[in-house]
Amino acid sequence: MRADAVKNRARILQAAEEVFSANGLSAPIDLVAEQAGVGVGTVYRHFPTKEALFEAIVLTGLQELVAAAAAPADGEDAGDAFYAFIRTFASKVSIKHDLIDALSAAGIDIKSQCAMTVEDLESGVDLMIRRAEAAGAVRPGVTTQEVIGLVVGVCKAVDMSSAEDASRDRMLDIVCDGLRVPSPT
Amino acid sequence: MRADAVKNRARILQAAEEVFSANGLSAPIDLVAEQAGVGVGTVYRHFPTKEALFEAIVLTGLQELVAAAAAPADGEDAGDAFYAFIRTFASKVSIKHDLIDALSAAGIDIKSQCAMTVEDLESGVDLMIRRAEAAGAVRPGVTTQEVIGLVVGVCKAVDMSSAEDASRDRMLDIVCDGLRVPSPT
DNA sequence: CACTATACGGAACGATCGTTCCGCTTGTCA
DNA sequence: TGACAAGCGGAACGATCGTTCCGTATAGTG
Repeated sequence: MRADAVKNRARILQAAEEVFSANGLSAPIDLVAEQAGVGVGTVYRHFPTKEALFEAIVLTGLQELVAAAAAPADGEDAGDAFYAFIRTFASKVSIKHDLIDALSAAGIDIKSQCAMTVEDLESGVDLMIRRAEAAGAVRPGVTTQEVIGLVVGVCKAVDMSSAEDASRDRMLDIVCDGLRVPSPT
Repeated sequence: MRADAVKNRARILQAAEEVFSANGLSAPIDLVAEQAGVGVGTVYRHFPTKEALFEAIVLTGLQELVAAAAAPADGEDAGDAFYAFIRTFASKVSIKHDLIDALSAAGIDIKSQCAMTVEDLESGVDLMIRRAEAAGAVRPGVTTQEVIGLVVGVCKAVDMSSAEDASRDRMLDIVCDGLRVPSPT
């Protein structure tokens, strides 16, 4: 692979991340090419389809989340780790707006590579939930899909109503408090 | 207005509701025309733009929600009324998928007529929250945007991950429990 | 320095979709 | 029933966007 090709690939990836975050996943490829300072043909040389480019971007975002889910490590209280992860999760999703759509559609049309990473994320989150559950910090019976759905839902709502981060944090407080208490039925 | 014109207008409205609910707001007008059994020109004769058609549909949905918010009426406990409304709200939003997008975008690009109805909805919800708050059934300081955001967020998450209604109900349980307790800070 | 495979740029193509236009059909009323 | 206005159907237009193609430029090599 030629030196300029390597450089261009990196610039395209970064440009795509910026453009998709700012304008959503439906932003035209031409915009990505312009932002990267290359021609459209060059974008398609590196990523044969728009979806491939999209996947490349989303994949790194997902991997960061997987790392965050696996990070809690040594000695930290299972409940604290879980609720801290929810905050990390939400802030990462809020920064990378394109992740919202990707996670919203989890299970529908995610492609090969992404599917594996989504599974990694789900199993990581599941482990955290089970530990927190065992520690009595989370109501019993909560599923991974519910937690991810709640966090993504809040982020999506904040994103689309152009509310501030403070509003998102208050919504997360409410969700977290709801997760803590046992169902009062 | 000619008799067949009246009939066609009604058929277009119903077809549009079905098509937009099934395929999202970005469904082509041609599909609406086909479903209604008329030509595209006829659709545009009745609704000069796609957005006008969209507004006509969404408006009725919003009005139903406003009615539901105003319904609690006599003697019912303020907290019960509020939490019952959340359920009603969510089920209406889930049935009319197009409402999700409309409510998600509340405050961004809603047009004249809709804006008024959205305001009606917000003030209705706000009243319920204040009453429930006074009755000690809701944590103090919750805003209307937060409540609407949480409910819409849950519906959106359920909608996009093609989860079942049971999942939505469990998420709503969590949210409602979170709204009930005072913030434990 | 010359030569070639690699990579680039961007015009052009085809598909999709909102919207317009006009010739034809059909209610309505005398 | 006849004639006119109101309404209809659907082909066609223009804009947008993903994708392809090919003539040109350039990095790497001897």
